[in-house]
Amino acid sequence: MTVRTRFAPSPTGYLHIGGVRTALFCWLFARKHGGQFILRIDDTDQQRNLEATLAPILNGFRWLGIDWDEGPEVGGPHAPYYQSQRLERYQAAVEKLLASGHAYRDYARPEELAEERAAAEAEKRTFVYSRRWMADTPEKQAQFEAEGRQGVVRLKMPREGKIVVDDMIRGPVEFDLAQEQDHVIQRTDGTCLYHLASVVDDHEFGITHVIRAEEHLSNTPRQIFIAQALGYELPRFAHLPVVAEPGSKTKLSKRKIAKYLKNPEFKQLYDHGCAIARRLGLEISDDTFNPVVVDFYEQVGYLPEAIVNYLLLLGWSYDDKTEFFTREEMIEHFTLDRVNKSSASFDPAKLRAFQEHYFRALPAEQKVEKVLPFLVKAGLVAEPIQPETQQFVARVVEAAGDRLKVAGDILDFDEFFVADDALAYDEKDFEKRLRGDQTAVGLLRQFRERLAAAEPFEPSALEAALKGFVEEQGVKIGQIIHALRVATTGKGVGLGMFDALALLGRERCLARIDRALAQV
RNA sequence: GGCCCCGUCGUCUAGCCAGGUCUAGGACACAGGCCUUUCACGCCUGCAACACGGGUUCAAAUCCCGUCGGGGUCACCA
Repeated sequence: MTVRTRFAPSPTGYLHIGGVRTALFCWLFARKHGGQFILRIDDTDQQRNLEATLAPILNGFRWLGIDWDEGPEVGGPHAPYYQSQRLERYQAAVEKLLASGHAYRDYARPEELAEERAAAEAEKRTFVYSRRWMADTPEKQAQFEAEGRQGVVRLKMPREGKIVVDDMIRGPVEFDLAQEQDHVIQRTDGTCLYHLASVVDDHEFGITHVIRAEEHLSNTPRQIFIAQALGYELPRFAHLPVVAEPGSKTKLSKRKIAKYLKNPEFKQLYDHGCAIARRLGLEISDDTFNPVVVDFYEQVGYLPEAIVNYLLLLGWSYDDKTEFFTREEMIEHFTLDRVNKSSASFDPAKLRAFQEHYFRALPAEQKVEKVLPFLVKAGLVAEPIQPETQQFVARVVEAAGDRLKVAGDILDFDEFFVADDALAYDEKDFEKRLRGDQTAVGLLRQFRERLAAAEPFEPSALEAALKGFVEEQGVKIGQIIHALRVATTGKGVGLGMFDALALLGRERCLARIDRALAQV
């Protein structure tokens, strides 16, 4: 038997980080067993702009390297993979359920149902529909319709006995059928609902393992009922714990970002991203720019392998030590029995730690490739990229070293890409290191001449020049270097001073020093 | 509230099924220190958990029962 798993997003316009974790586990399981991973689009709830709402989701998976063997764009033997295009199959299943007595037409009005529900609640008993408006004969159906009622199709759930979900992560879970509702499977307008559609598709696609989040566990009995009523062989089920909010066990939600921002680590992740987005001129709204949504990381310049590795360890572990996995290793080692049962909180700081690890390990040329698009988008580098520019960027990247944690961090070093007369000074640093420090200004004035004569204009020679200079002057290096830094880079923090000077070159350093001195 | 799931450092987790090797291991975060022209990196040190209560046993984080706590779900959403 070939393992076939699926992930079934509804086209909502964004890819939730928790959804990715689920998809990743499905994908890993399929790859591990040499099976197929299928993407099915759950768009039974009429969607206006399918293309626009699906694109970010597919794009997110592509970016993360989670490829699908069947589904949108790639097609497959069971096409179509859009539920909105499979309606007649659901209809056939509904007819079959009706014919076999596993479902019935129901003509209750919403307010009548609400009344029953309220009555049950008042008596503190579990609500179970009375089936009062069940049309189990053609006469009744005609009568209800004559009353102007509109019918739906409901599942006729057994009212006694148990259904056991044999979950691969949780073991056997028992549900009492007396508690189950006669769920609607077809609406008044004839369209079908998720549970029915999902079961039919899973069967027709030959899904062997339904791996999904725990929020679906309590839906499973009714899906098993449908599957059995339709004579399907049951897939195996595995319910993953939910991905929770930072510092809480509540399910992570895109809409609660305001709340998460109270968490310092989440805020740091977000603010860092926003700073980059602003420099890129990106729109910052909770819909388009949100750490709960995968797009965020791509836009800011995270590495997909970092995100995937982080997510892998959210609810799964290999052993007590290993934390970095290549794609091949995760596929090799992944098993469902090492998935945790309890929910795992999204930890922004840990995610960043993975990112830093992977970005640090990236070869220099690849860092340059990652960084270039950001410089272009920020308008700091013009296209087409000239070889000299590429080389210069490579030097900046090298000098920046571990200061670059995500690709977008290159924009922190914009001073190397702006014209000398356009260099912006950090207000506070300029005040503290230049305007407020006459000694430093005097030293800087003198050192300018050394710089004019320094040869070669390279880090080690420059360092020797400065060291020699401070020794002659009988001052400490700290008394001038900050002023030099602010004058040449506009900032109080940055690369190693001598790397920065060398990068700028003699002409630009002198021009910048002159400009700064003129403004003191 | 009913039903279902879960409960080891702040967080992710190892250990639990097959009780002793656990004075509970690792990672992230945090604190202190070192390095240092800034920032970052790096290095060293430290802080910190078996939810609680009963059993069973020579022995329990591990097995059993109960309590408490947290979460999921209860749609003509998916």
